[in-house]
Amino acid sequence: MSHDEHADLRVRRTHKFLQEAIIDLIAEKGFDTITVGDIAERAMINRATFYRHYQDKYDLVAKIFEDTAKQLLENTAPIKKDASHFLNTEPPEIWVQVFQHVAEHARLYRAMLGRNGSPWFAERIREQMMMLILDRSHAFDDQSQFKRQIDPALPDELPAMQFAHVFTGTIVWWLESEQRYTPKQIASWFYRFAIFGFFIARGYQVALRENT
Amino acid sequence: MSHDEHADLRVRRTHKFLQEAIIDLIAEKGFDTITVGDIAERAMINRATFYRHYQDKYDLVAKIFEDTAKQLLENTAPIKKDASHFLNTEPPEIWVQVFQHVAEHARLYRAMLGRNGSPWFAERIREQMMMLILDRSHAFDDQSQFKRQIDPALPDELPAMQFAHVFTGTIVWWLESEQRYTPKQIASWFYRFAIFGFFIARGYQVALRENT
DNA sequence: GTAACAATGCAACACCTTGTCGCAAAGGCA
DNA sequence: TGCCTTTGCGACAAGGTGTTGCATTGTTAC
Repeated sequence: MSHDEHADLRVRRTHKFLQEAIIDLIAEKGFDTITVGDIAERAMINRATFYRHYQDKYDLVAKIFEDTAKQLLENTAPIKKDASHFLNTEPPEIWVQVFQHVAEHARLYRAMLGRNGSPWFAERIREQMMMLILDRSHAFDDQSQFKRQIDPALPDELPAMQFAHVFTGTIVWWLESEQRYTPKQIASWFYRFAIFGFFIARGYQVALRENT
Repeated sequence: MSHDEHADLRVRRTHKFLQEAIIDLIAEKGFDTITVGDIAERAMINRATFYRHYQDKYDLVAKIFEDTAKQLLENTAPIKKDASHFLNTEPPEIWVQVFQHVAEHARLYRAMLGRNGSPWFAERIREQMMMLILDRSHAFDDQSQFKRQIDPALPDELPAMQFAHVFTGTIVWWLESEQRYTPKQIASWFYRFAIFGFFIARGYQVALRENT
């Protein structure tokens, strides 16, 4: 599946039609009311042919996700080792690229993450996000000059998971809001909420600025 | 359905058995693989009887949620009009009560919000949460003495939605981690992340404390 | 306690979805 | 062009859905 480029033209066509069909249908009727027959009909592919390529509709969606995620990793900038950029008001470039990627695959993400979507899809995204965050936050801790009050009972995963939920939540809201904000705008709003919540949850000390 | 107390004893019993059965089954097999036959069998209720009370399994879960939510609203403390408590390190009492409520219905929430759950259930919870938050944050803005830089393009709903996602995300994590933490502990961790993220997203100015 | 009646059990139904065949036709590849 | 893979087609059993009529049970109200 992942080497579609070298596959038979007919196979590539079948995959493409089935993938487009299910994304359409999820958006229209919701993931769990879709039948394999629906997908085949919409894709104008015989139902038996569907089963020659995918186990079921879950498998189809999983394959779409893998392809898309791979594409994202190939197209985003490498992670900066330097952590000094963490607390800027402007989000690091990688986040803008991530939201750009989401915009390019808006139909997929809107379908799979929305009210009609499937929870394990969001779960997989969050898993990826958690790994990214945990890795980077440790780097930050090491070189940070800020005051931190460590809560030994607090598991590392919790703030990372909360961060990941803000991420998927922001995407859902963005894609379902009729008004269109730019990826950069959304990345900025996302980042402000998530990064400060994250660091404060991890014990970094802050003060609100009072009016003078 | 909502006046179960005054209903026929047999009806109350049927409702109870069906509700317990589906919660068990969601946790075991996942919401979308459950059949009405499964539920009826587990509840030791005839399948036809199921259809005399609920349209389908979605309807059943919706009713459970309504009952539970009503129960929560009846049992939690009224909202304080005073907003001064907002930025304490300790979460307001209402949040502890909310997490206590979640703990009491752990089986339901774990089943419906987890990997096997259904996305519109989480969605409904977030809707309730958003309303609560939007209402209270306006009160805070009015009496706050802190410096705020308003971004006119930022919709009110976004930070509220992000807050709500942290809420459901925290619950999921908590319930899937075998509940090793007390409601008060979780409420505190939740609150630190969500409330600061929220206010910073809304433009309140903040500074990290540097090491001296 | 008993009578009235509301709820349940049971069996059967038509219809739909799933996953899998074998065979024939069509289409890409070299 | 000819080989070989892929697709279309029709059919199949198995299982889920939602509904029905009738007999039986259990509850409530008197």
